[in-house]
Formats: sequence, structure tokens, C-alpha cells
Amino acid sequence: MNANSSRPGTPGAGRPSPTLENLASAAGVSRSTASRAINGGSKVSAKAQAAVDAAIVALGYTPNRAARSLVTRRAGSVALVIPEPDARVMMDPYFAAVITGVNEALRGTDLQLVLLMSRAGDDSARTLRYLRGGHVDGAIVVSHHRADDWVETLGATGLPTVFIGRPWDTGAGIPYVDLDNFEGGRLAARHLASLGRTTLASVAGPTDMTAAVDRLDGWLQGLKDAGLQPGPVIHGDFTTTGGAAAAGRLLAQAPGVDGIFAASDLMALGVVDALRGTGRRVPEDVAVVGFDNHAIQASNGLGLTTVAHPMVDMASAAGQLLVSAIGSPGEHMDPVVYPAELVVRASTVP
Amino acid sequence: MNANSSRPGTPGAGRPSPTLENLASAAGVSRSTASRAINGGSKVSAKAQAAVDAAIVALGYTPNRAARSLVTRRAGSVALVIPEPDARVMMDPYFAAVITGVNEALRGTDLQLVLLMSRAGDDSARTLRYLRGGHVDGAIVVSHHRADDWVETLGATGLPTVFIGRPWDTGAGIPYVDLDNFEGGRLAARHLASLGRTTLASVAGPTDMTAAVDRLDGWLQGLKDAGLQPGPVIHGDFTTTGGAAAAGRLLAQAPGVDGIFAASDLMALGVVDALRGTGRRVPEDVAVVGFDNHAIQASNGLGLTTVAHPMVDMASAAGQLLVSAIGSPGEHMDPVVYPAELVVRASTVP
DNA sequence: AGGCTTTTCGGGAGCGCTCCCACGCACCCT
DNA sequence: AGGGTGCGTGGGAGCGCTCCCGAAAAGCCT
Repeated sequence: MNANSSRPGTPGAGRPSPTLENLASAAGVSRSTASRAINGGSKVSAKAQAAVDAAIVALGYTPNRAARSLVTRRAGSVALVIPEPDARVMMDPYFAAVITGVNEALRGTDLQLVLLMSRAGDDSARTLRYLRGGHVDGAIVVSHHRADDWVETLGATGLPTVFIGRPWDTGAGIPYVDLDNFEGGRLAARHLASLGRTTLASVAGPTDMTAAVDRLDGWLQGLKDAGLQPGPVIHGDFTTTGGAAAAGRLLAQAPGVDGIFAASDLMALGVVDALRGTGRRVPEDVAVVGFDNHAIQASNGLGLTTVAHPMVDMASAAGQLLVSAIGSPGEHMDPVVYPAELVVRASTVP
Repeated sequence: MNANSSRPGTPGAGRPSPTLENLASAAGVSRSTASRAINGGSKVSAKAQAAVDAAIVALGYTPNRAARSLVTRRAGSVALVIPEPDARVMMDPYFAAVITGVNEALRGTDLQLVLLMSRAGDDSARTLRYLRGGHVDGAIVVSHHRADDWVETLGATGLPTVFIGRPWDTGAGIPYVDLDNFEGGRLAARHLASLGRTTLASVAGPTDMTAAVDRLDGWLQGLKDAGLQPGPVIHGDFTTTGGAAAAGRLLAQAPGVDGIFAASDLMALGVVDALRGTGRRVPEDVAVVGFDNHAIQASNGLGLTTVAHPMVDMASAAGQLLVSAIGSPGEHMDPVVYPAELVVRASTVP
């Protein structure tokens, strides 16, 4: 037995891949019949279908995407647009979840995921040119900051588009997938109130993101429902260190706080660390509620009470929405809003 | 001023984009000349070039990628292959860094990034078919586990390929970008030894990853160099919880340990938590060294001594390597190995 | 100035595929 | 038995582009 017995004949040459014509003659049918057999198989006799199928395997035939695209005017790919500075992508588990979910939705279709990460200004024009250039059949935009004007711009191009996270401007009627962030905030407030906590504060997210604003609005509404005075609100940046810093300022403002709602699990972890740093016990002295139910919540040993945010599922739903939007263009699609659910753990209930 | 004054003429219709022929007649030249003017501009008179350039702007012309691909046999895209179960992608910051870096390298070229995440078995065949089907001009493979046989398989196809992380089988001569993990492990050992620590243990990574094995080998070599007895080695899975669990077992084996090297920052955080959970102080009782210098190391307030691992830069280097491999196929390219550097913080030096 | 090379240009062909249309054949209805 | 009505099939055209090659224009030499 020789170890390298399976060396190919012409190294590096890469034999030309078989064409549809090759396939057809190998199967003993015409190019047209072969094409029909490959796509959907309607109006093809069982015999011809079988012959083509066999030939595909025998020749290792793969249709040439470029040729197909040229005539069908379909690119066979969708773009995932992430309009964020790269550094942010690094830390936030959100994007990994989005990629995973969208990818999941695309599995089974023959659509490929093209990643479009665009930084500030100039680059976003490039991205836009690419999108409207017909190079993709649709786009999923991770909608985040108020400044991005993707909505109106993309809305005008007619390119099937789905947003993940409610965009600021929903007027264009572009479909989106979102979590009921308002209800999530309300649940957090109600939960803390039901535990008898009365001095409640929040480490909120950036004010230019709909998700952060909704969570805060819900939180305040929940406090009002419970008949509680709203405590201080500090805006963080959704990161752990940002959460810790916000907690520090918060404690300076309201040393007697006994319940904190952090608008993300990452920030909640920072908050817990900061609290412990001051000698406070969680949850005995201060109960903490996070947001996202991200796996990382378990990382400091303390189970974190949090609002579930099924990011992968939501991204997958966005992918499916896009696929069906591509399938039936022009049809109106309603937004999909996932309900919020509270997951109670040791950071509020010992 | 009417708010919706900029509505396009035919909503949803999407006017047909101009073809090269349109462009040529608008510029008053032939299709061929227009084509030449667009690609490289050699053998085109200044006058013709200017006319074409003007027409491009006037018409908003974008070349049809599919048509171009069909004749040039270049896809205009590269694949990023991530052969991991999706769940893993979620937690590990590594992949976000890879995506960021590769994307950075591709900026400036007209290559697009196509994401190929393939799960176990069946799916990997699909991925492979896609890669060898000529749908991309090259591939970057995040090489991780021993089981993946991408190396030999891709090596045979002749598709330009670069690995991130040294693959198990380097025989095929496929270029890769890696960190000097061995040296990183050795630095950790030397550092702890130089602090007078004598009972040293390691929470290593999975044994089927070259990075984990190299770090461990370097660690053991460093201990030998310092004349120290190697302490227990527990294998974790590069996650925080895995690190905490490993630390628990490690303390059972060697309660008197005064220095621990964790093969990733995530695991190091788990280790620190576990140590504190037993009442041990870091670094007074036990010094801890991590690996990666990931931003998350700051998350628990304690600065973590760690080995720098410039993942974004490395991924970017891999992207550049791939671009040049596509430019000059068949040419041999040497692996790129980044040096390891120790970053000393409070987890070892108070 | 005549013949030469060099430079610029335009038309034709064809990449691999899908779609349209027309043709043949089996089948069923009256 | 004759004329439908299907379904299955094959050939032709053409998607938008690049490349090849021959023609035209411009430059150079002796």
C-alpha cells in the first residue's frame, strides 16, 4: 500500500468541468431535456430523468452559476449587510448569532450568503452600489443605528430586503424581524417589583438604537404600572466594561438601589462585578436583571435572570422571510415580532 | 417641500440596468473599446477613455458580474470556510475576528466574501462540491480539528487556498497563517517561573487542535527549561465554563498550585472565577496566565496576563495571501507565523 | 515619399445556460 | 376512424461580457 496512491493525474491543471452539453450527450438526451431534469424535473419522463441523474453523478456535473445567472437574472446569493464599525462586531455576540441564523435559513435553498460589512460614509456608498447592481437577489440588513439611511435608500431600489431589528423608519413598509423589547423591559420591571424591590434603576443601551429605546420605555412603563418611582437611568454601550462603568455612576447617584435592569447580559455581568466590587451581594442586596439570555450569562457562576432573546431563531426567520420575498416580489410582508419571556435565575431569586 | 418628492417613476419595476452596448453607443465608441476602457485601459486613446468614463457616470453603469464571470472564468468572490458546528461559532470571539480580518483584506479588491459554514459529514460534501465547482476563486479555511480532511481534498483541486491556523497535515504545501503557539506557551511558563512560582499547572485546549497542542508543548518545554516539574494538565474546550470546570478538577489534583496557564482567555476567566470561589486570591495565591489577549479579558475587573494573539491581523494576512495566490496561481507560498508576545497584567503581577 | 511597424479600433465568435417554440407521438373523445 | 389534446422532446436564440483578429489610422525609418 502506497500512502500517496491517490494522486491526481494533472496537478494544478484542474480539468475543465463538464458542461450541460456534455451531460446531455452522456445521458443520451438533448441539452433542453437535461436542463429541465436539473431544474424541477417537470415535463420530463421518468426515463430521461433517471438517465440525467445518473450522468450527473458519473460526470460530477455542477451547473455553471455564472451562465445560469446571466440568463435567469438571479444572482443565487443574498447579502448580509452589517453597517457597523468592525471593532464592535468583535465583542458583540449578536452578530455571530445573526450569521448563524441566516445561514441556517439559507440551508436547503441554493442561495449563498455574501457578507457586506460597511464602515462609515464612503464605503456605504460602495455597498449600496453593489446591492443595487443586481449582484444579489436580496439583502438582510442588521438595523441598528439611527444614522443609517439604508431603509429609504434600499426601499427605493425594489431589492427584496428584510431588516433584523426594527428600523427607525418603518414607513417604507419594509419587513423586519424584532423582539418585543418593550414588553421585555416591562417584564423586568414587573419582576423586580413583585420581589418587593422598590429602588429600581436601569443601565440602558445607546439611545440611537430602537431596541435600547424600546427596552427602556417598557421598563419605565412597568415601573409606572407597579406604582414605583423611576430611579436613575444610565446609558451604556452594551458591553461588559460599559456596564461596569455605568453601574459605578449609578451607585453614586443612588446608593440605596436594590434592583437594576441592564439592557444586555454583557452589561449585566459588568453591573454584577461592579456591585460585588463595592461589597454588595447579588441578589440579597441588589437584584439584577439582564437581557438576551446569552450563554455568556453563566460565565461568572451566578445564574442571571434575564429576558430571552432568541437571536438565532429570529435571524433564521428573517432569512426565511427574505427567501419568500424573493420568491414573490412586490407582495407585502408583515413584520414578525417575537414575544419577550423572562428567565428567572439566581441574580434575583436566591 | 413634499416629504416624498423623490419617489422613483416605476416602483418595484427596477429599470433594466444599462449594458455594455448601451454604454458604448452613449460614449460613441464600440463595445470592445468600452470594454477595454473599463478593464485596465491599456491600448485605449485618452479621448476614448474619457468618453467612456463620462458615459459610465452618466448612465450609472455597472458591469454584469455574471456575464463577465462566464467568459473570464473568474467568480469574483472567495469563500470563508468555517467547518464548525454552529453553536461553537456563537461563543467564540475567534470567528468574529477572522471574518473582520478577511473582510479587511478584501476591501480594495473587487472580491466578495462568501460565507460557507458547514456542519458535520453530509454538509461538508456539499461545501466541497461548491468549492470545486468554480463558484469561487479561492478559499480561506479556518483550520481547527484534526478530523477535517479539507487539506488533502482541497489541495487536489488546485483551488487557491489559505488556512488560518496550521493544519494538521502540512505536507500538501498549502500556505497558512498561524501564531507561534509553541513560543506562547513557553513564554507563559518562563514568566511564571521568573516570578518564583514553582507548582505550575495548565488548563490546555482540545487535543485535536494544533494550536492547543502547540501551546501545551511550549508550556512543557518552558517548564523544563526552568528546571521545574510539570504539574497537572487538564484539557478544556476553550470556553469559560469549561475553564472553570477544569480548574475545579485541577485544584483537586494539586491543591498547592501557585501558577496556572490557561490556553485561552475565556478559560482563564473561568479559572479565575473558580479560584476565587475557593477563597484563593489572584495573583497572591495563584498567578494566572491566559492566551489571546482578547478584549474580554478585562471583563472581570482583573487585568489578565496573557499571550497576544492578533487574530484580526492574522486573518487579514491570510486574506492578502489568498489574493496574491489567486493573482499568481501555482506559485509556492510560505506559511506566515506571527511571533508570540506576553502581555503582563495584574493576574500575575499585583 | 514609399514601405514599414506600431497603435487604436470594431466586428465576430462564443462562454454555459435557460427559455420559447415547434414538432412528434401516444392517447382519448365523438 | 379522424381529429383533437396532451405531454415530452429538441433546436434555436440570446443573456452581457471578453477575447481574438483583421482593418484602419498613425507614426517611424531609410
